[in-house]
Amino acid sequence: MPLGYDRAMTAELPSTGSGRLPLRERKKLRTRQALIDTALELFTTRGFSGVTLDELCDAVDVSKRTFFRNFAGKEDVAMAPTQDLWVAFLDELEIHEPDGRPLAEMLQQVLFAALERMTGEGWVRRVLLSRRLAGETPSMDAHGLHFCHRTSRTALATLHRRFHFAAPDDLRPQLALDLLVSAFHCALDRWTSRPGTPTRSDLAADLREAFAALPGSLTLTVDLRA
Amino acid sequence: MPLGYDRAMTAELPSTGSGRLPLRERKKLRTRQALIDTALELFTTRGFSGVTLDELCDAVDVSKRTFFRNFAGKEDVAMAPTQDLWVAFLDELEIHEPDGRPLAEMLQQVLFAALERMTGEGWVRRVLLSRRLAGETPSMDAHGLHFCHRTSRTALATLHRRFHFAAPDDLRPQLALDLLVSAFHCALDRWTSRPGTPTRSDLAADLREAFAALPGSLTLTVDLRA
DNA sequence: ACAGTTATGCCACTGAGTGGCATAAGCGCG
DNA sequence: CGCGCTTATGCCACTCAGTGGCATAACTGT
Repeated sequence: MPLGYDRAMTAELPSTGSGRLPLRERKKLRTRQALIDTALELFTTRGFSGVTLDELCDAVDVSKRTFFRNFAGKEDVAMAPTQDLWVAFLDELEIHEPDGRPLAEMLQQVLFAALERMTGEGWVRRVLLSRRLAGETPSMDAHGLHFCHRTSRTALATLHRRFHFAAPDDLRPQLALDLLVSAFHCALDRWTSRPGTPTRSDLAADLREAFAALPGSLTLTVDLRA
Repeated sequence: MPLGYDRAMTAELPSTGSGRLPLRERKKLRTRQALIDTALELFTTRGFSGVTLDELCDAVDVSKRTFFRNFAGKEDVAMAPTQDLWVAFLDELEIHEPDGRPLAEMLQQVLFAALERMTGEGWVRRVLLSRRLAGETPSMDAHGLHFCHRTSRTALATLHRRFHFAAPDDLRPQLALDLLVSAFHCALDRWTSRPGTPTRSDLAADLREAFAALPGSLTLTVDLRA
């Protein structure tokens, strides 16, 4: 039973009746959460490359071997908050009922629904720390980009499984997903650089704004500077 | 003077009168090119992780230290062909004259112009090898994604420097660039999985098709499967 | 030919990530 | 309650990517 658990979010776990899960699972989730929070804290104060995995594992009182059973790599632990959102997105996509509106709008709705699910008040803070770190850590940014890319591929498979498309090799569904991801990143960047401590509804507002800007991005015209 | 240069592309360098460059520069470019081609060959036959940098450097008869003066990392050397295209894209963007058509179309034109510049007949083969490797090597894919992302940021700065926008924080230029990149990747994926040995004009065709699909990606509607 | 610049080679080192195996913690069952 | 069964964890040794310092060799201009 590792130390450092005290501060390290016993608070977040009971989010939705975790009393159901067996003790072993709960412990696993606790270590995972402790690693995420300690990592975000250490990386934020001393920089991503200023903290070794050994130090992180020491701080959480866990062996490096255990770390790698929970995360794929050093970047992974710091990107976990955003990844949680996309996992929820995939989940929502499975159960969402279409209403005749364009696919792009449906995907936006699904993303909003996923955002609604991120209930813990700790999530907003974690995403903020995570994104600010990613802004100054190329390898983290690359890792996040790749994760989004893989997620959109998975989502594409879900779309093809659940919905009907005229042509199986139509590029438009894939492009619609990429557009969603692009707008999401634009919104996230803007949200992250807001002064003070932005809230979840701020993020929703930035998202709406980015989605609204999408159609214009194909028609916008420009002139040379005078 | 490293060995392995014989097969290793004295052919590509004189592409545009490299007689102008000083000897030292030519040698540097030769080593660089030799590293790229040998890397693509070794990675293709034995897999990305099946080849150590030491082996690669041995094959090209170069010290590991020299490798890292030419490339930022192991993934970098294998993604060089695609990166060359984007460097040309940025260059074309600097000199392109707008003609009143939408920004998105202009960017597509600029990308086509960059593609025209990839003259060496070796380029097509290299991109093909590189992309097929990226398809089965997550870390390469992540690296490529990140490079495109950074490039689009640079391009955004160029746009703001050269052209006039109503609002300085307008999201649409950024989104237009992301759309371009998404369509490019769609086209590249399709081109890469063509049977046989696809040509440069095949790639141009796939690009046109992907660009044409962009507008529809926002309006496409879907139904549940019967 | 000489002096200045710059790429290269060599060497030692840190730190990420992996595999194997013993141990202990949670779990189900009699 | 105590017993095996499953599974997470810890420990150890190892490979390999990537870095820094410093001496040397290779080009450059005069």
